[in-house]
Amino acid sequence: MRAPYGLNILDNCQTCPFRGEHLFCNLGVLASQRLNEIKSTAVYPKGAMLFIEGQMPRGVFVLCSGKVKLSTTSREGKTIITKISEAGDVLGLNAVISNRPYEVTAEMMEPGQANFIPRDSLTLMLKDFPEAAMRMAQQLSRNYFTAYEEIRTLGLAASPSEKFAKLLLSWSTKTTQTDGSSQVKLTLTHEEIAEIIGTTRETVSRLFSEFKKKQLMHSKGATLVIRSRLALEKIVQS
Amino acid sequence: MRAPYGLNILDNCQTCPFRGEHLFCNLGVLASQRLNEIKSTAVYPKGAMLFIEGQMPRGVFVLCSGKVKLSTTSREGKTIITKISEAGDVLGLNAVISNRPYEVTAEMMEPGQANFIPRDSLTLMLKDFPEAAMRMAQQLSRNYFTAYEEIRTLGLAASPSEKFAKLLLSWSTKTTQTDGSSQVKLTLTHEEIAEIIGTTRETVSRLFSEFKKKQLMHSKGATLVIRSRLALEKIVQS
DNA sequence: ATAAACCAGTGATGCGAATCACACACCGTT
DNA sequence: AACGGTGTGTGATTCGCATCACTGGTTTAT
Repeated sequence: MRAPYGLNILDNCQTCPFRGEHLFCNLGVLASQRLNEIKSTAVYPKGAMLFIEGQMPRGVFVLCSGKVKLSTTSREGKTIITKISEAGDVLGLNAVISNRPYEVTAEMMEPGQANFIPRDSLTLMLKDFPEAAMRMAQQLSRNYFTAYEEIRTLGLAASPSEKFAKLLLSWSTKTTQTDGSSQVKLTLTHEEIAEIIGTTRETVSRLFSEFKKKQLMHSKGATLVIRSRLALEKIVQS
Repeated sequence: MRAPYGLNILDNCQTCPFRGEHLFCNLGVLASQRLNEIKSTAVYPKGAMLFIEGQMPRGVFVLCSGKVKLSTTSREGKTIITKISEAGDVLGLNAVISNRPYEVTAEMMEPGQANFIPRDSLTLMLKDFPEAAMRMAQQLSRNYFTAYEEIRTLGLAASPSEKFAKLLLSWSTKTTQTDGSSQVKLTLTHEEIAEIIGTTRETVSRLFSEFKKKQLMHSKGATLVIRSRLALEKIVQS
């Protein structure tokens, strides 16, 4: 049995599939060693909250396995999902660096494992290892771009259809077949999709019907087949 | 006559009103010196573009005086303004750090001055001065939070009224009087306000009428008086 | 001084999506 | 098998705001 990703990242960069791309990959020997000393690993059940919006930052989490839902909620209870994080992602970094409350809630969508690095240990480490600081700046700027994409989607994409098409496209990028179609395993409920694209559950339901009728996609069970990226791209205009 | 802010930031931290808060304040002597060597100052007329969305990053701009409009445009020409930058702000940092194209267009809204720091010089400097790198990470994370606020506003605030109220509040924070009211000089057109809150010019016009009728604010010429923050806060729900 | 641009206000109209209100399918429980 | 719980499909209705179409005011240009 293969060790989960996040562990590799910290324990052994040789087999880490994200080599160089992620925060703690390919650091010097000393830095890696230090990282191993300050991290602590834990397993979380489905539904566990790694941290909650508004809490003061305790540290960062490096996700090893499982998926994490990042969301914010308004006073009246409206919720938006800003991102679904996967193995290798670093969670809570912005809050730690600027020492402001976590800006989102991070909830495990399925059981999984994560490495925790306490705030103080991390800041000390960044002082001692400039290379790590630079790496972190790049991670931050990547986070920023993700957020920026979100802004474009919310601000520029007019209709729910457009945002839905955009979402489907973002899913299909990972697994494109030779004929332009692609399969995705759908792990989200309509409700959750609605919270991602900023609309209602009912509208998402109707979008599914509509897109199926237009032959843009079809689904059997949890498996979702996206017919043609091209057709979807025509719908997206932002 | 007083020197404009941004110049102080670089030339003389003693008189800089943003001491410690901004990217290049309170660095060591050597770092400040280096900064002075690699920066170059220029004056820009109204309407000048510091950089344009999609261009590869040439460097960062530190704004000395004047206001800068940051915006993105979709393929069909819909535009959103993501931020109005003022003296002391650092523009283009994210693009430079991650070496991706500028994600926004930066346009001078009024004549002003800015210091330019080329990409290469900056990255070299960050290698040589770890303190500067850390400072920059914090700036990046501040940028991130700004972007995040934007997401909350766009995603959670339902109606244009709500977003408009939120905008007014953000303006009034700067200049609050004893009685809870505050004066702001309005430098934006209705069209531009519409592009900030993601609605149409006409709707903004109507919002002005509505808010005036409800005694939330009134305006004479370019001077805008916000009656009561409290009343506005009741409208805002996110 | 007189266009030519640009900006602001306001009515009439129509569409899209939120809302409300069900019915139904699918799960693991007891 | 009968049961709540949770997710899904779909109609009918309402309402907000984008859109279109003007008018009048204000600034800039030549």
